[in-house]
Amino acid sequence: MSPLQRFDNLSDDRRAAILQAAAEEFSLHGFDGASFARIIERSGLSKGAMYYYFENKEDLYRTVLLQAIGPLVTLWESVPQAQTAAEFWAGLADLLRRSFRFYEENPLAMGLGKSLVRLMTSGQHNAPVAELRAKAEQWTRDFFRRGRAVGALRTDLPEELLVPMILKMDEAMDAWFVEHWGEMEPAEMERIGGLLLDLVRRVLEPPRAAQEVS
Amino acid sequence: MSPLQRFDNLSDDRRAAILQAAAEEFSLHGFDGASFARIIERSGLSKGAMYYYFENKEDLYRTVLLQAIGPLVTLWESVPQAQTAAEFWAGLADLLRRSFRFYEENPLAMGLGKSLVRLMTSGQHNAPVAELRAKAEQWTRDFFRRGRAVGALRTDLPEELLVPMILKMDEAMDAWFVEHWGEMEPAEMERIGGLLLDLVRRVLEPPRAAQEVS
Amino acid sequence: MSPLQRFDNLSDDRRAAILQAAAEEFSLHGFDGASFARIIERSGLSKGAMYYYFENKEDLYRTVLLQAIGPLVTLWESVPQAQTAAEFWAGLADLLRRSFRFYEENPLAMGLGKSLVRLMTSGQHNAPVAELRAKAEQWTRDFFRRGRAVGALRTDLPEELLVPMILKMDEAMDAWFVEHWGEMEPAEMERIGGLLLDLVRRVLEPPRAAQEVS
Amino acid sequence: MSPLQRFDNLSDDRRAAILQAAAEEFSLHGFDGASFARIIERSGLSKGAMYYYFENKEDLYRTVLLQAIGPLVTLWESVPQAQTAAEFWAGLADLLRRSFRFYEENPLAMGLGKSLVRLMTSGQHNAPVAELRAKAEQWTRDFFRRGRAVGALRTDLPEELLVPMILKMDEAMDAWFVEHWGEMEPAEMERIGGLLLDLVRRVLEPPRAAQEVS
DNA sequence: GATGAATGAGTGTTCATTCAT
DNA sequence: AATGAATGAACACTCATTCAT
Repeated sequence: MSPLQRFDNLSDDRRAAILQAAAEEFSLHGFDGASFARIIERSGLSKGAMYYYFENKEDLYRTVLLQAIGPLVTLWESVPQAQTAAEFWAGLADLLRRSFRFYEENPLAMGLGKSLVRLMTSGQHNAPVAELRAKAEQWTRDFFRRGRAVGALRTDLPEELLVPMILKMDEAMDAWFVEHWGEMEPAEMERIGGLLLDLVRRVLEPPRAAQEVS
Repeated sequence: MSPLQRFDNLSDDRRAAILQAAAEEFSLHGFDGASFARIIERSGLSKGAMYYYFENKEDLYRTVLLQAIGPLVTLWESVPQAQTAAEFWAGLADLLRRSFRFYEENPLAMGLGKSLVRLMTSGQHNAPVAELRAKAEQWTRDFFRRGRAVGALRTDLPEELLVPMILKMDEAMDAWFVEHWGEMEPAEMERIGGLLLDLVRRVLEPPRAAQEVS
Repeated sequence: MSPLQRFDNLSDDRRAAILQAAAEEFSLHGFDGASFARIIERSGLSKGAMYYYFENKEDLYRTVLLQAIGPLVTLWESVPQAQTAAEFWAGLADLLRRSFRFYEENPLAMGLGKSLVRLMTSGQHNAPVAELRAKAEQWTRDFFRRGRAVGALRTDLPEELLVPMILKMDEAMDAWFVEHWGEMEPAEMERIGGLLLDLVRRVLEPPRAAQEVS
Repeated sequence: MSPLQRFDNLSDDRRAAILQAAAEEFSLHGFDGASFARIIERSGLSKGAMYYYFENKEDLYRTVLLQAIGPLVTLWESVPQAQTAAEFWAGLADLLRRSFRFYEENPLAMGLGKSLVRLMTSGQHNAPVAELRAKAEQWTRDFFRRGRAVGALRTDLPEELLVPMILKMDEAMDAWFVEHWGEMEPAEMERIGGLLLDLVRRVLEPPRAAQEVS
């Protein structure tokens, strides 16, 4: 039986404890900085047990990440195929709104997501997320292809530049939301959410508008 | 004599070796992940010698960072006070163009800059760049105040959200430039540089344009 | 499981080896001067193993100290409450006699005890024996209060002067005993023991006698 | 020219700076714990210079110690030869009184003295004070021989036991004086000084008195 | 299924001392 | 007479991982 299958057989309590401890540690220190020993201790498992359920630190990271990010991936994959630019933007707006809500309800997911972005952009060889990265890139490529097909996305800047930029912008937004969502009224949140979507749109849209403006 | 003064008295060869080794290590692994021992080894110095020139890992980081980023800081500080929105954007365009060029000519600086941003946004206490961060924030606040005074910047989104977003966008741009500048013709570079400035402008400008468009 | 519990589960051989090595090192060099690495090496454990059983150097010190001194503490705490000065001195005599015997049978304890006194009187902040010191001081204060209550102890010199002095005298006695107990006959030991108790008594008793003499 | 001779040729300023820095460091941390580098730094000399004036850390310690303790040694050596027990005790009283005063006026000397006692009683091989110890022991032996010759000192306890005990008692007294001399009136100081001398006397005198008392 | 004892290379940092200049 | 650059072993401590039971 593979470690991952074993993990599925764990009792809910234990699985939750592991997830919680790992998510906190990875969020706070990133993959490299996280201490496996500390996670093990906080999970309440024995060292041997942990290595029974996970091949190594990287395997734990991957598992926890998938567990936490999984619903989000599903979310993104559920975006309907747009037939017009308007539909595309409406879909994206919906997606972003639901993403924000997901982060609100799953605070651990956000820290993990940030740790992943940090890891992906760190340029290290042997980064322990190769296949995850591949999957993410594949999805993004598809998403962009669709957007371009319906004329929603600009084509004058390379995709390899725009995608990281959107991710980074998303990171900044998320970080800000995490910091401030406690102190804001729903209406204000809604307003800012709308503006942020608009920001993304300004970056990704063909540059007609900007030229008119300048 | 202070360690920093000692560093200035080093032979060019050695100083370059240290800078090179440190910049590579910090770029690749960030401050926390970097191994001082590895830097020492790669520099060709003995352990004791390194600690003769630098008080500790943090001191080395600060020194190397300032050495590499210093000219850039000067660049930013040299931006003239804008009296109109047009002047403001022209100044920023000039600034970005010269920043790109600086990174082109000082490849080590970019990795270090990224490590700094990572460190600043990591939320760690006692991050070893307190005063640098303070300076940067002060400069940014002043820059924004100016922009707002001449009506160039939007006021419907909080500064604490916009500033990190711009920094992150900048990070993405820089990373892309590092990856691709070898393979592009100057004209193409110039074109993309212009578009990127436009991107920043779209994000920071008052949202008139977007409303018309949507 | 806490490190201390782990230590209890060790095989007798290993526990003895650790105790022996640590006691020797701490006796010879004091807490600060002792080399944890040297203790580890002499114990025959790996570095990791030692840190599995003890949190750090200080924890090892505390553990070894308590292990070695513990019975002695019990001894002191078992002294019956005196109702008269005569009873007080008889109790103290008994205590000292049994202490000497304990040291005879536990040679390692003495060196450790001395290292503790050195540490306590070194005036360092954060000395790694805070709670032990607190306990010792509490006991001593109680002991003196009792002695004074039954009129056995002088009141013309402050307790903060007399207590360290007694401890230092005790140190000198112990050191001498360690050096010479091999070469002396029991009767002679007994005689000297009696004289030493008398010395303590002379220092602590109200000074009537001395005034008559001088 | 020997290092010691060189030291004598130093300017008063520098000699004082070295003495001050070294005395503070050795007082605070003892010989082993003291950092030669820290002393050098605080003295304002270069590393090379320090090693020009002193062979090594031990040599510095010996020199500083002699410099600071020297007057005290002279003091002890100036005690007149007693012809009767009464003269002996009077001399000792005078000696102690003047010693206290010396410590009052030379605060650095006390810390150094304590560091020496710590070192002497630490039982380390190769302790860097062999000849100083020899000298001290010689003087003490002579002093005791004299005391015994005039019938002032007890003979029922071995000298090797009594001498360390007196030294330790002295240590306790000194430590207490250091701590409290600021907050006491001269008359009270005098009273306690007298009692302390009496304490020493009770320990060293033939045990007639005690027997009468008990 | 699960434990926890054990490993040893690795971390950043301090040390007393040497020696070419 | 004096400098300060250089050394490398030693310091306490953490790490991810293995494996006999």
